[in-house]
Amino acid sequence: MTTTSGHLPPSSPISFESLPTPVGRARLGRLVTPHGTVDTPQFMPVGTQATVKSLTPGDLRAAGTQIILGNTYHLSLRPGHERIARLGGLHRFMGWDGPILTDSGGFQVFSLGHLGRVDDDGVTFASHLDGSPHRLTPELAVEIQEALGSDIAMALDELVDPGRPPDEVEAAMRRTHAWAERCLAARARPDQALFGIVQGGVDPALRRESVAAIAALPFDGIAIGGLSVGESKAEMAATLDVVAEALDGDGRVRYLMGVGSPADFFTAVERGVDLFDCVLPTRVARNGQVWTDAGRMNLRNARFLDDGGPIDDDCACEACRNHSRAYLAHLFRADELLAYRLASVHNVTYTLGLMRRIRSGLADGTYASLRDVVTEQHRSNRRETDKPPVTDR
RNA sequence: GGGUAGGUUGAGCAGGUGGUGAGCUCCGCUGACUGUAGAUCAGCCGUCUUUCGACUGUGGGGGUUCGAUUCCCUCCCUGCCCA
Repeated sequence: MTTTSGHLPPSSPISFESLPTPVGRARLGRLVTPHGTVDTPQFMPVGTQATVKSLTPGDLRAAGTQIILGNTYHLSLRPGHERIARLGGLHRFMGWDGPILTDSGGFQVFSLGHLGRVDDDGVTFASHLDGSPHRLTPELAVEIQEALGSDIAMALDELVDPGRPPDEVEAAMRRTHAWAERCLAARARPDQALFGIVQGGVDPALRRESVAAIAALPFDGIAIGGLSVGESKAEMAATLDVVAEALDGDGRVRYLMGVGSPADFFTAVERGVDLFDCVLPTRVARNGQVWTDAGRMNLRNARFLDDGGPIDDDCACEACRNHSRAYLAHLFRADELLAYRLASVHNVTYTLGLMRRIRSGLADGTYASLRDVVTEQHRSNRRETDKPPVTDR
């Protein structure tokens, strides 16, 4: 059995082994963390505030969840990472004993940009809760994540819209590199892994430079950031090609942050991505949209009011086993809380089931047909050209 | 029976004391959502029209007037008070 492991720091609290497959750069792997093992490619449901919205840890287990994501920024503001530490850490606090990866707050630099100010030392935010000022630096991001006790922490990074002027994209990338080194220097917990994040927008030269800088550091894993933030599908694929090529021979686990949609999984898996996280499955579920191999459907649409069938005939989740589309359509119209939970149960089950089918497809050669069926039905309703570049922040 | 307050586009309202009433919130219809300030947001929501725009609509009927949602008469309906 050939593995591509290596490059991991000798004292890494995680281990990762992977096998190449016949499909592009896709690989099958196994990530072992202090709280459990993760089969890759794998998807992490997002639980920003110590909860995957509307789902219990039991729901997550039933859906096949192996690892979830929590958030430094939100949890440090409320309830506070010191409090979570006093209460036994994030796993115990939220009742999830499986692996947890925490995001560093870097994305909030981007999404809450107008509430904050970035300088070389760190970020100053106005809290979205009460407007009070808060400071986040690479050292603080590590300190907070160590207090939370996640299995995997993320380095603090800065991402900008790829449509910004090149000098801004480059400046954010250089800041990310400097912060990466400071995060590594600030680590104090040997039982927590730390991933570095590659930036550089959609510029191939900057991406290569960023991969070189981040991959040279003793991180336990490599994340690809700054994508799925407004660039086209073609730009995302091309950028993933550049990153994969530059990472060739690096055996560490690779995590594409903020992706995605069913179609995007295939694009990224074929380019060597092992881990994903995204709010999409749970967010669209709360807004009435559920996914199946036949595509997307909005259960708020009138045509489902008399539809007595399940969301998905092929799904064994609680929603599909026990309830009809008509029932869900009713619950959404009546603003009943169960609608959010059942739709989320289904979408997480579908997404994790899709990842499982991707893994088995890679193993038994049926990957291509799976990709063709799913991507055909899950093409974005929006044409590429409909999405204008974001120019303000 | 007497008095009083009302009757506005599916619902609930706003407005309008003689000079072009389509404004709001629900409901309804559709779309969006990618490291979660999101159980959110956007568009549409009288008729015709792709749009521009045109037309209709203030309980019914009648009257005054160049012109009535507004003033007058009458009828109908609803709430409340008194008999």
